[in-house]
Amino acid sequence: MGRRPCCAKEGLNRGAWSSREDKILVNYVKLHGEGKWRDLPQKAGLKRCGKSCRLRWLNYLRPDIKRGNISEDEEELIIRMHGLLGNRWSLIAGRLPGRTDNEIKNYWNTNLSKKAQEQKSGGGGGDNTGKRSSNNELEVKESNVRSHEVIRTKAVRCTRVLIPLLKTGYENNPGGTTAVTSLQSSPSCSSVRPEESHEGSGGLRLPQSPDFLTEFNVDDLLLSYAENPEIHFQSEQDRSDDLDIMLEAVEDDTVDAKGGLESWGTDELFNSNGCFDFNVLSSFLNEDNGSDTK
DNA sequence: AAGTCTGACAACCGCGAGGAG
DNA sequence: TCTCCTCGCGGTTGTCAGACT
Repeated sequence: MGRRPCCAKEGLNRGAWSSREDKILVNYVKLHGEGKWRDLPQKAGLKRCGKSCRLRWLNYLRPDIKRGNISEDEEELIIRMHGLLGNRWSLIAGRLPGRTDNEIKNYWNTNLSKKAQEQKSGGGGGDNTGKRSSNNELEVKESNVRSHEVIRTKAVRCTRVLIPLLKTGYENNPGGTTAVTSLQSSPSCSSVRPEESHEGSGGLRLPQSPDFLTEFNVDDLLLSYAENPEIHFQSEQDRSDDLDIMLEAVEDDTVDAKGGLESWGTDELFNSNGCFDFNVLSSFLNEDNGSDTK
């Protein structure tokens, strides 16, 4: 059976949106909320495909959209994330508040990919009329990024892994809470319910309930790590090795194939200081890799 | 001044994942 | 369990403005 077209193409407006259409869409979404995009055009009185409405809203009309110049910090983060994740624009965008995947994708394609290409070919020379920082500045930044390029043409989804928090994990920690340093800047990590969390100077802390089933997202873990590359590792080599292992595991979907980290308890995942131990996790992935890869 | 080229970004398209029935 | 539908994603194309010849 063929795919049903997302909408009848006849009689629909295409191309650039008029301000009147924008206003209608904004008003409708304000009134009824997002979702039900297929029905939206008809109900709102727009001669547009639902998909087009969704895209227009998400990429342009949302109130929290940040438009205009991408800062150097943002650029640096994009480069680093792209090095880790490849063309997974939505994930990268998730780390840049107010930025859309489309915007980042465009920015990469028009500005950064070229620079990265030059970097790769060892050139870097020539007179690149980048509108922002100079080439040299970018070179310095990119030299801090892993040289291991992971560019995928198609995104590989990372599944969530469930890590049951065993009672012993709490008992081992007299403070009653367990620091998870490497997750501290992971806004989308669902391991802590806001009402149960205890934010302290040591970073994000897990809830007190021993029965709480926490959910780690491998992507979040990676991204948090990418944002805090200095944590937990004695040397740059350690850091680089472990990250390679982690990335390989995610790429191979071995985390998923093995049923994730479901069998793990906090006593194994956290070190003696109660900190989340990335080394332990990566060694798990390493074992997994050895037995399960292609 | 007119034509062409190029860069930037908005919009479109097809596909796959996941959920509902 | 299966089918169908919706949504979200990433790749690609279209359009426009500014630079260049």
